[in-house]
Amino acid sequence: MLSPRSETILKSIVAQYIVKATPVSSGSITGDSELHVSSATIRNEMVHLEKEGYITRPHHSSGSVPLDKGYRIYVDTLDDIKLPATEQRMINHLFHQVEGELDGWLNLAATLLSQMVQNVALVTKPKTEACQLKHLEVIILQDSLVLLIIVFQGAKVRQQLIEFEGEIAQDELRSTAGKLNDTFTGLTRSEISKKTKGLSPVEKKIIDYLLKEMEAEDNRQYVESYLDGLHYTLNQPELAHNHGQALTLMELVEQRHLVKSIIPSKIKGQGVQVVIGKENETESVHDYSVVISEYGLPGEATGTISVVGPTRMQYARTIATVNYLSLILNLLVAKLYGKEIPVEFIPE
Amino acid sequence: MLSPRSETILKSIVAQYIVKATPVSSGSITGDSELHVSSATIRNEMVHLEKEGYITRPHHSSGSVPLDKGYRIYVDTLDDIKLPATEQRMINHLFHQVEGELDGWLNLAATLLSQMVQNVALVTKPKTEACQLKHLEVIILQDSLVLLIIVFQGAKVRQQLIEFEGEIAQDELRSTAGKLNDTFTGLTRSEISKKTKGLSPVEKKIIDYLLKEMEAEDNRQYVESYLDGLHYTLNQPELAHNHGQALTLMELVEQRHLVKSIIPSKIKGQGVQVVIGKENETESVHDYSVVISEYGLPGEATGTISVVGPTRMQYARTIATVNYLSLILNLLVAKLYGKEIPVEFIPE
DNA sequence: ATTAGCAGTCTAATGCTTCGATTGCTAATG
DNA sequence: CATTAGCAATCGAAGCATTAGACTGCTAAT
Repeated sequence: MLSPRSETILKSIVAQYIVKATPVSSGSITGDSELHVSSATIRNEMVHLEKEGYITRPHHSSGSVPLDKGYRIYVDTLDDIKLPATEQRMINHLFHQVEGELDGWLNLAATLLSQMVQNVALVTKPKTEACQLKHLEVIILQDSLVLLIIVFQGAKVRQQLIEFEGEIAQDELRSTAGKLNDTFTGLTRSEISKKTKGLSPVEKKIIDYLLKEMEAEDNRQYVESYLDGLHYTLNQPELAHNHGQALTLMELVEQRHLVKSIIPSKIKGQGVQVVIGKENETESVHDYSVVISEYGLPGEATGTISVVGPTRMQYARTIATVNYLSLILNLLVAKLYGKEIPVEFIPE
Repeated sequence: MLSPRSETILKSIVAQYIVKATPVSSGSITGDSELHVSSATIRNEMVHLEKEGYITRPHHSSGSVPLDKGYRIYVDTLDDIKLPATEQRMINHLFHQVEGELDGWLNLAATLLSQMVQNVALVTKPKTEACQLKHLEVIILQDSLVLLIIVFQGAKVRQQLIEFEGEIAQDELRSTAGKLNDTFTGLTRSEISKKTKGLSPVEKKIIDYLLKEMEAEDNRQYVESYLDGLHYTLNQPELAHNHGQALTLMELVEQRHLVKSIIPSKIKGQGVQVVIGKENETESVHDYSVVISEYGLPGEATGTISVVGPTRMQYARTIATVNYLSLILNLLVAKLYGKEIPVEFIPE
């Protein structure tokens, strides 16, 4: 529906606007591309692009600014670019330095990503469909206060204080823990709750806390996440000159709504997706674009890694970075869950 | 050095400026207080207050704005006010709902505090002089990958992935863990490192990781903290009209410098302290005031709870809130460390 | 010592003008 | 008939002047 030339011009407008953040004039397009036409011709095309809703004008006699529809074309026709090898190596190196801990990896991923693309980065922790108990441990802190430590499949550790009435013997607790481990290891919440008959009061109390934690774990919808780089996005001219918008973003973040708001209800398949402006389901992010990818073990334990920024963002670089980091996280999660890594997931 | 009347006027200026955030005119002071003097008299006093550095004027013919020195007088002569009983009850209720977990409590404290005083709240986790090992657990995740779980005194839990060369038997690990627990429970890092002779390679490897974690734990300077309420402070007129200042605050927060910047090198004794503007040691917080209190078990495990906001903040309410919440946290930490709670710490 | 009264000072708001950038349109061009 | 050169029209941004309003600073009276 868009002639090849119109499309070239549109892409040129978007590319320039992304860099300069000011309306793009017809004159500046002529020098730009391999098109050998005059600014007047560009102007003629521009009125067409405006009519069709790809671009708009801040006022009558000013240059053009891309609309969501224009960005969409730009993104869809973007060549897949790879992250430069030097940056890939830098990333690999940093991940090697952080020793075995999922928290550390995800934190690093968020910090690194936000720094590389100069926008907000959000990484959500991998989530399992129904978590399985891996191990359970009970430690006496004093008299009647004990610490319950729960380990789920995938090296997820939870802790919970339990207060008993009356003192508890260390020996009793140890044998209790042993028994519970033997009985329940490897099971999911529903499986455990079916086998609670015939337990002693102490065992019952512990299992109740366990079930409560497992329920919380199963129902947690992406709440555990790692976020960084707000100050980069607040530095973007869009927000620097619009305190209201900056504030909205802050509130989204601090009320933990961002996670729910930016993650599309259905992430389709593999690879990086881009959601532009009003394509977002939540109204408060209509001024932003989201570049997002799933990572982890499909069907088993998946998280998301994403970037949020003004619709005017460096899509090519952002997509490449999100993509590369999601591959790295694939490897790490696979290791955590003890799986072979399918070849197509390995970067390089 | 300040006549009683001057002081009354000064306090009146500060009180009004805190509410209205605009320069205070001589006329608006007259109606305000029990002083029965004309605006002209107020004006005469004002020139004196300005000469002495308590207040300033944005320009020649405008009202007065308090300086740090003025706020200092105001804060020092503030009557101790208590948090209303209804709010105390509300807080108690909320803390009762969060079940046994330090993380949850501290998070709640930060969120609640920021919401009540409409500024940034920062709570640092209690820190022990030298942490003691309480318990150690080793769990096989798969083949050669094991999860080391470390519990310190005070119910602090750490985890670490360890990769061995070649497979490890579950039985071997279990007996190893038992032995290590028997040998090292209750000891500090330096004590443990003295007793590492004669350990098997597997034990050695585990203890090495343990020591590394303990070192990290001991050297961690307040890095573990809970922060909330940035959007409240960004809403203050001071920052809303000064994007640069807002950005500085954001960067402080995201680069984790805030913690180091606002906590005075020496917190003197008990109770709430107020650090106003340029009294802060770090230059980047010279435009802010900090209301801070230590909590926990003095000499054993102490954290801090604080509020950061523009020098123009509601000191009375902020001090009362920080104070009350620090008392609550005292109780909770004491429980965690299994101590009797000295009577003076109990609120109400 | 206090105060009434008034001139002097400064900001914020408004309107006017100019400058420069860029388009929209028209008529010429190949 | 698509393209283009050329030029008038349009709009924002910046600068300047003017005005209204809010306070103060000062002086002289109480």
